[in-house]
Amino acid sequence: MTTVRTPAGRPATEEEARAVQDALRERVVLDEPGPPPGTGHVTGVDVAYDDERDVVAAAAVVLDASTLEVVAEATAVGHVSFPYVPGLLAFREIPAVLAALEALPCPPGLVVCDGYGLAHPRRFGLACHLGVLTGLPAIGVAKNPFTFTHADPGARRGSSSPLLAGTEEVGRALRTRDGVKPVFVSVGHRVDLDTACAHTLALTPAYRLPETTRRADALCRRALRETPTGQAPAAR
DNA sequence: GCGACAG
DNA sequence: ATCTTGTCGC
Repeated sequence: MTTVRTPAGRPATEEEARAVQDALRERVVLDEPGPPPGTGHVTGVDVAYDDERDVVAAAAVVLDASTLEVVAEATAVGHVSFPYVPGLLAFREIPAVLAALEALPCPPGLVVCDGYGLAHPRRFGLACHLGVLTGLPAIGVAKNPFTFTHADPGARRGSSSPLLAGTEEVGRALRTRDGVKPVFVSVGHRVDLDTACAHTLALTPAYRLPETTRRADALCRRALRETPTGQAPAAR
């Protein structure tokens, strides 16, 4: 019989992945307020895929939190390590994201993820997972409400309403532009919900989505385009 | 059992 | 996520 080795912490099945989430969930820190908005570094991370070529490209873009100017950026290219399964997104994104973060020449500060943190079936979404693995403060800002419910926030930028899992507030639907669909903010690690929303507003002076995710999205797409077929080491 | 479902 | 042109508007 053959023994297939999987890198440490890399589950091979959905069942294993859920078990990993249940174990790591206990390491999430929720009693810290988090870094004050407008200070230090804020880093956006995102991933782009080409399942046909089995290539995944991640990007990490560090911004100065007060000016939103780009301070540093890094990318990592690898192979798709897990299929997309609702609730298990982190296993598909994290290997490449970790590699990109490690390639940065400076501390990331607060990490802003494109997805959820506590707003997750087992309260352990991408932002929690990344936060626990790196020890960095992290939040999730998603474009869709996933399976959660929410009342429509007021029409003005800054309005919000609870994102609910039954009666439990797992995040917030936050309006970042007047009259535009809200984004869905949730806590990842070492940041409280009010601070997470304040950061999200500080990062959206002009568009619905945070500058961090906009920059990271553009960068990982470019990295994917510029990766020749048959060349994708890193992010193992 | 069936459908929904972050990216 | 990704497949995809033009088009309306500031």
